[in-house]
Amino acid sequence: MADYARTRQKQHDSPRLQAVPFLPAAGAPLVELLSDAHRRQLTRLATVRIVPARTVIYRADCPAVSVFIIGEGTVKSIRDLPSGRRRIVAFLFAHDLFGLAKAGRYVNTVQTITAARIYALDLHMLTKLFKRDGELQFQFLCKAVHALREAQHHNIIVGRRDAIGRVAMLLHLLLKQDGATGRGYTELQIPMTRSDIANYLGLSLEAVVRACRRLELQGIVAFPDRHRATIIDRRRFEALASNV
Amino acid sequence: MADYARTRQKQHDSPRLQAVPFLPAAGAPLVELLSDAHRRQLTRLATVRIVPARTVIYRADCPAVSVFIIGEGTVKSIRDLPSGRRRIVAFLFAHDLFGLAKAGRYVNTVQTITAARIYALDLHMLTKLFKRDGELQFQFLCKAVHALREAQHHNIIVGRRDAIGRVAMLLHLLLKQDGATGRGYTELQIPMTRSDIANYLGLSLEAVVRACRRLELQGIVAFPDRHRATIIDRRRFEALASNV
DNA sequence: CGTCGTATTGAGGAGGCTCAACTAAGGTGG
DNA sequence: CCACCTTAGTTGAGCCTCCTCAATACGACG
Repeated sequence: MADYARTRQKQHDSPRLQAVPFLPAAGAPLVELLSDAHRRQLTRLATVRIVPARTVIYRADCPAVSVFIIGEGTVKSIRDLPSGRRRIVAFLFAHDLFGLAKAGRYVNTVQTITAARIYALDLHMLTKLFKRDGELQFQFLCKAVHALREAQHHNIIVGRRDAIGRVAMLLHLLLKQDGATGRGYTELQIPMTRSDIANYLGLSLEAVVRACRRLELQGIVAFPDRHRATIIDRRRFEALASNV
Repeated sequence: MADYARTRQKQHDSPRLQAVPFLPAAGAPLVELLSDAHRRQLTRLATVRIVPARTVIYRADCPAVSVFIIGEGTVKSIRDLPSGRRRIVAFLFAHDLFGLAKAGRYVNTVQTITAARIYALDLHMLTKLFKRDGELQFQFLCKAVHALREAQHHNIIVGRRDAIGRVAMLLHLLLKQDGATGRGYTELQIPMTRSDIANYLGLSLEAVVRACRRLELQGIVAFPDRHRATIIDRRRFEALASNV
């Protein structure tokens, strides 16, 4: 019992990376990529930042000095467009990786949605470590490929024409993130605003609101407040979220 | 001169990987990631496949045994949806990488658009090599991250509401791939069908056709035949393709 | 208790999708 | 070499959904 608690504590205090790896893992689809030794190693070269909601971690086009791993919290990766509009390229959660630069500069702007604990890893030290430790680098490669698959899935979502289906798919995403099932119903947190959701799904704010409304009227999902949802009819919800 | 020809020949016969790396490279944004030594090494464990157009390289959910690098040609990565529709997740060109598996299985179906020369790298041998050669693995990490950025850019494209802008962005993509400028006009090849373009852009086939028509009527782009385009008014074209 | 950012609801209009008919091109067999 | 067939592309008409604009409600915070 004491051992268990200590392990939890350790995990809490050092970076983790989760992904579905290349090769099949026994049972669980999503696994922890980093070994205890790797976590200790990364902890040594990491700076921990505890930041409130709405904090900008970095801006697009700024010189990249660190790569980041989320310990806790939700952040958004934003691309500002020449027209003044902005698109949310990805929502990122605990054990996700971000800050992978292009030609020495960040490509997106990243901002926290909730309060967050973020590990900043010095880019130069990390790449040096990669050259020495192929095993560690391989885990980052797995995570990058995982992120690529997520981006492709995002493409599928945005490719849908119906607003209600897109919103359902976003809720499905959040469900995978933290789904708490109790008494047959499944409850989930919606950390981001409706406006964020619209920017992520390629919809207008109003379209998102109306889609939520319809989900509620049809008895599929309930929204007790703006940042929570309850899946009422799981079967119809899955049908909406998976059938494209 | 002879030396130059020999180098060309060697490059022609061994796999290459192109991307914008993390760190800034002098001048060129897109660089060759693999050294001569790495190319020789990969050639040793590669099987070269010369395949005609419309060849399926692998199907989704099949056990993954190889990772692939395109030597020459264009291929498409397809996701089949439960509804029977299909979305093209990515177009891939020479020096691109594909076949990165998820839990031991391929996630998309990949099919050639043109005749192609493809290098198949045994997955197990490659991962073993990665553990030994951190430098080589780092180049694959760069390429994976590059692919992630491309996928995010695809998201931006699909997020646009107007058909004409989306088509312009696709042409811009093809332009980067092989743009031949002569006499002020820029000509480019369109290897894929209109239907492929529609599936990639999240439009209907008809919408793509009409967008091409309007580009032509407005004097921005000419389509001498279905697989070629000429940029007539570069300024307005860029405005369409970049301004979202 | 006012104020600002976020959310909600309504009315009107534009753009893309669907359906349908038709044309063009490429490939095959006689 | 040509007729035929199949696939890809083109064009038109009508419907449907989502976007835009505008007005209002909510909720957190000072």
